[in-house]
Amino acid sequence: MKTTISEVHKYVEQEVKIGAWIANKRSSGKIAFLQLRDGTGFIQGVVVKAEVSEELFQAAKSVTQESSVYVTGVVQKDERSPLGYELLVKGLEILHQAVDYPITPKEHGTEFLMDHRHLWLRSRRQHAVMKIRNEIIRATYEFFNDKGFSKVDPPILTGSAPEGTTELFATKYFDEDAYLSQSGQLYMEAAAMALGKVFSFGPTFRAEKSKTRRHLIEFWMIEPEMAFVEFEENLEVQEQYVSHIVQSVLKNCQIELKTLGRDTTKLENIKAPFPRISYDDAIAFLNKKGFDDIKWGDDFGAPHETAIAEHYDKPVFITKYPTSLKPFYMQPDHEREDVVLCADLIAPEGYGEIIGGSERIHDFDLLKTRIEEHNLPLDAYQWYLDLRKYGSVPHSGFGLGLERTVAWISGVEHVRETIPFPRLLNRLYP
RNA sequence: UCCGCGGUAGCUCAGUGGUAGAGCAAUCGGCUGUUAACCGAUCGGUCGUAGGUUCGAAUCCUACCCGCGGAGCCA
Repeated sequence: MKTTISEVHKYVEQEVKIGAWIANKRSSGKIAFLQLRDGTGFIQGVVVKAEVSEELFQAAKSVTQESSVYVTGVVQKDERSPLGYELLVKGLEILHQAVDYPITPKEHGTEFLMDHRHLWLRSRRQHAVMKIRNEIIRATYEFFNDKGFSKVDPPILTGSAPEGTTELFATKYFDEDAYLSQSGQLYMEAAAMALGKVFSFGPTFRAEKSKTRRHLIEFWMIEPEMAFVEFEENLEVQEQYVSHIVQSVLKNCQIELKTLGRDTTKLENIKAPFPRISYDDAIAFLNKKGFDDIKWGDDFGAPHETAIAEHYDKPVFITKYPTSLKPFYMQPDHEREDVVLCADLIAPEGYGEIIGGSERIHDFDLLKTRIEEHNLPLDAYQWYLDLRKYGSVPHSGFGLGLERTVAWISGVEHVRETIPFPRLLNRLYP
């Protein structure tokens, strides 16, 4: 019976055939252990010299790391295995013998691993992170589909820049200038006026010279946008959504979390509701904690964010930032003009901001004024202003950065391990 | 862009002016339960690049390139 490693539990004491690669190998004179991987998981194959032909035992001893094989064997329960099962090998067909695989089961530096990213992905740890990324994406579609959202795909090539051009990648669109999208939000607002509740999932590009463990040049965002949804309701969707993806990973990625050594007790209580702290209170909190380098009107730096997040054991919303710190489209607070109805969601354990969201301005005159105040070209925003001319409604949305979320839930240090082929400052290969 | 650290064998590193080193990997041999297996042997070098100081430079000086960590900005 041909099967996969993830399915072997169905075939205990039966003979199965699996297409696999040799992740590692240990052998002695009379027994050999093959660490097999097939993409669905890892299992150990045991080759006992006394029970197989001389040819098979020699093949098992000489097969090299990352060679591809068809292996047949009997599935056996074994408590020594992390998976709970082992394969007692009866046959081994070497499809391709690998020569000098560069990533050995030893320590390697970041540069070497990044240069071999196409091979590094095969490692147990990277495999686990990619499976968790996949689970978060799956749970995202599940959550929004269940809540009546439609997936809508905004363009990646855009004309005039939504929020200034310095951090945008410029390209040519035949004879015109074009830019790679750094957010689909404005288009999603248009889509929300057509479909009510929508979400997007796609790549975004920022030409920032950022070089920290939380930054990628190309990263993936989930951007929901909801008509007739106001500020506080927006936060409720966010906390339910984040709770759902954390609980889904806990439920469906036990082996992966164990492989990564993730402390899952820190994830188990990630359930809505999440705490909220206003920008005003956050500044006061920081000043009381001894930060004298920040005052009302300043944006938070990484150490400030971390200090606030450390005060809670769940993600925390920082709400109602000063208007001057935020983009032109955010709705001012109804009681006071100097703050907007926005919130950033800060992940625990120092992983930083994973969501930025707000209620959007729905008044035509105010939005037009804001575009002018920000010295943005009115003609480029004509279509966006149209949304406030024909049945304008209160609406809100947010953007979740996938890689930061994967890093937090997986417990990996750097976002470069959370995307298959990271684009970083000075890295466009492989 | 700024601050700090680094670049020596395929990999991870030691080597502060006098013959280029270790562990791992690879190759050969040994070993019946290994988990980065272990034991023995063999193989392995443009010391980031260019220039300079010196009888002599991996080591000291200058410039440049590349990487890592952090900051700013952001998701």
